[in-house]
Amino acid sequence: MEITDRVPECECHEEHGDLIAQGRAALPETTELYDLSDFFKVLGDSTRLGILFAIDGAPMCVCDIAKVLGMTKSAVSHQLKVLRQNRLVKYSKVGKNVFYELSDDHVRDIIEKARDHIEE
Amino acid sequence: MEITDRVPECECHEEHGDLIAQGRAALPETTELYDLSDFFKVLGDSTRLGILFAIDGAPMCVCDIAKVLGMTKSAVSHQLKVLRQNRLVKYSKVGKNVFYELSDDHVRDIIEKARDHIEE
DNA sequence: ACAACAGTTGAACAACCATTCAACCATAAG
DNA sequence: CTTATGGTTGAATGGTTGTTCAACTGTTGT
Repeated sequence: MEITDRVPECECHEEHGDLIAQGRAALPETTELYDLSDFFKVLGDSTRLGILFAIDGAPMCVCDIAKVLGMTKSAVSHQLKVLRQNRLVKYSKVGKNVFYELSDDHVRDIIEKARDHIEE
Repeated sequence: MEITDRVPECECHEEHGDLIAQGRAALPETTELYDLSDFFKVLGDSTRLGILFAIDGAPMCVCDIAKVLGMTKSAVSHQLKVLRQNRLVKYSKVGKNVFYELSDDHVRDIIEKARDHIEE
């Protein structure tokens, strides 16, 4: 289903047909829009961002991440699952430990750019 | 209050003191972490992203945005308020209409970078 | 002054989400 | 085999959030 199929239509009368056509053309496909918002949604949580900052530089096991953030292993593990499912982190098992690291530099760039933006 | 003051401590025994210190050093200040996650939270909604794409290129009134997205004026206005409060859009009144536009190009860059990332 | 319309707002409701808790699996050591 | 530890998971819970609905403000035109 396309976004523009959703009910109900706006009831305004003034017509800016060309503007509306232009706006519609600028919209990405519905699935891409959802993928994009899902991606930002993952970054929109301080715990998950904290994890990404913590493991930036060196891989870390769940327990150490929990210590760094002052949270329980469980809470961290739940958020790591979200990061895993969205391919923002990758992991490797070493004995009883599981070490997590950033899956690529792309994410680092985006966070850094956003950080610049925040500081105005 | 700092994030690392939160209860409870992780109960693990293995010690990676240097790694933990390094991870802690990589963490931004708590307030910056929250500002950053708030920023991403704003982008983490398909309606708000849709609005940003729609008004990219040319300013648009609320009614036209609603038509483009197939939503009510009310729903759009609520989300425009969020975008306003986070300074992602600015507006100007012209008669009965209120035209919204992107407040700066920074946001456009971040969204574009994320879009590249999504497409792998 | 009045009616019509663009836009905003607050309350209400439902859907979603992060943390906690307890139970569980896997590996390592005694 | 048994125990201890690192990590995962599912259900429950409390908080957050997006949309709807109705009422409201402000501007335009008659």
